[in-house]
Amino acid sequence: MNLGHASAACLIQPVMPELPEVETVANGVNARVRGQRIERVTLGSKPEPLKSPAALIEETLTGAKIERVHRVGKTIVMDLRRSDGTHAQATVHLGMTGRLLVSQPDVPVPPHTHAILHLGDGREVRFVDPRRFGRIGVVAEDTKYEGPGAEPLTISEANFAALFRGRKTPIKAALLNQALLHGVGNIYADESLFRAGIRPKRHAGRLTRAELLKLHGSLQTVLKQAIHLGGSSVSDYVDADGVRGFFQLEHRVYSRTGQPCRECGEPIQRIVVGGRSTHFCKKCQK
DNA sequence: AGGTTGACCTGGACGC
DNA sequence: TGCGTCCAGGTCAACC
Repeated sequence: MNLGHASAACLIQPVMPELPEVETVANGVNARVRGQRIERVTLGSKPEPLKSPAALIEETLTGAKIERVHRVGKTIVMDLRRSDGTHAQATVHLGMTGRLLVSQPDVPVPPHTHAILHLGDGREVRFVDPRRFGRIGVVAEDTKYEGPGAEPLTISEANFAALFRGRKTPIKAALLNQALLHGVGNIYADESLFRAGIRPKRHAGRLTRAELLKLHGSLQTVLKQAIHLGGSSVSDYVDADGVRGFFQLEHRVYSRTGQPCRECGEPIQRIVVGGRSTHFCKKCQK
């Protein structure tokens, strides 16, 4: 594998950042920029994917010190300390194709770069997003970004089960609903349902207690496994021009339409649930 | 109000 | 070769 000539095409390779990928990115950026001061901010000229007014973003970030970078749901959060001593936060959502790169200034700026944070030591944090589904914003002074829903990695079994009580929507759609759980996307929804043996179209409110507990466990297991393995590739994706793939989860069902189930050999089915492609094994999932 | 659908956006895959 | 079409999906707005 040749890392020395990571091309722009490689950079744009679709990766679908969900919770584990976002956590990996946040940890990697944190390790590299924590403690740095943002000297200035460059935002692109076109209508950029901003969640807050450009002027507010510039004003909030300029001169601020990055105290910590972490993840909330699928959002990367930068804890900032401003020069006047107040606290603020920047939020970066990667959308579908977003990247947050820490680069030396002499590395060519990739296409579709929408924001650059110029750090005190000369390096740059670059927000790159070809498909423009990502968003960058700031959180009002002294309020903490908490995201829309519950944190899937730490939610208790009881609270998890309570999320779906009385819901008529398919369990797959409920898992994707960020107001309930934030951070679960299409891949991990399919993979956790497979591991729990539950069909994606089952009504969320009709799942048995035992099934919900199994789903709780399988979701946390698959997310933690992905984070664990993703962590090992941190050094690859933020380096200068380099963007290699994240850890590729060994998918059991996702994107395996027609291929034999790894458990029973039955061909994996593809259907559409909640407007999203959905993959499952009709023999292993009831 | 819960649930569902489609728009947004662009690169890549695929078919002819 | 090149063009057209479709697909991917997180989130939000609009609608039922």
